[in-house]
Amino acid sequence: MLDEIRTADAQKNSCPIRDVLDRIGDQWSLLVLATLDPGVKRFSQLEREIGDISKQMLSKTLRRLEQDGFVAREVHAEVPPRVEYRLTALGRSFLEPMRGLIRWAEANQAAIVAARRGAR
Amino acid sequence: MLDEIRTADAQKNSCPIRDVLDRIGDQWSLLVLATLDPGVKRFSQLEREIGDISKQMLSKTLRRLEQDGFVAREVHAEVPPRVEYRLTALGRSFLEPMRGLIRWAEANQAAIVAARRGAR
DNA sequence: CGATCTGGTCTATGTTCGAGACCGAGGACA
DNA sequence: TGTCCTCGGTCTCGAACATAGACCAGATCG
Repeated sequence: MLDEIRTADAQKNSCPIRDVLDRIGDQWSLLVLATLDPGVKRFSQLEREIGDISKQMLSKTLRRLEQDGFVAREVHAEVPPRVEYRLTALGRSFLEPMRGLIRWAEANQAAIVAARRGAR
Repeated sequence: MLDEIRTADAQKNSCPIRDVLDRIGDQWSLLVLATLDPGVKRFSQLEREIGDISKQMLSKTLRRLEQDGFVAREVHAEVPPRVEYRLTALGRSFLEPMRGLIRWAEANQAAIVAARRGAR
């Protein structure tokens, strides 16, 4: 299965994993998805909860996640404006396998830190 | 579990997931790990198989993966030089939860592409 | 002597990112 | 009437980072 990542035609196009991970593997996407997991959130709420993300990147990240069908965006025509974001079914289903990775990260962070410390 | 990603102290430090994903979630790390999955590989072999990675990034990525204990590097003092890379136990164990994500990517790429096409 | 091999590094150029200024519509306040 | 505030962004600027490609060392082959 892993070999699909590295086959010849995997380069550039039509490799699902590279494609998906290029969207998801950036600094912020996963964080935004996880923050949306509990439920609907507004823009500024995401900004506050994530804390160290810039408006620009939050905006860009949300836009891409929306484009790829992970989140839904709902604008309420009020003043001041209110924009709500929520996970789609696709977004929620994505977090499922992610939990396995998160469990691994929790279990193995110590080992990584140790390796990092050990390798001088 | 996901909430660990977004708790207050998750910001900046001591969040295993953010920490791990910062190493792994870049453009190349996962790709290198997957390419090393079948067994030992030399530098130029990785370069060829991945195809669109630059020497510089391959070098840098390998160095970081080595530092974090995912891969082992073995230099043979010959001319021309021969340097071999292989997964460590940690590296191999990491690919385990990754397979879940890869399966998801394969199963859902169509949906993503559709969403991307649909959202104009 | 000159070419060739490997595993990188160096440099010049282009892309991306974060910080923070700015914006527009309407309501609250004076 | 005028001024300020809110929210969800966008714009600009300088800094950081990625890419392509030239270059290197040191032994061996012809």
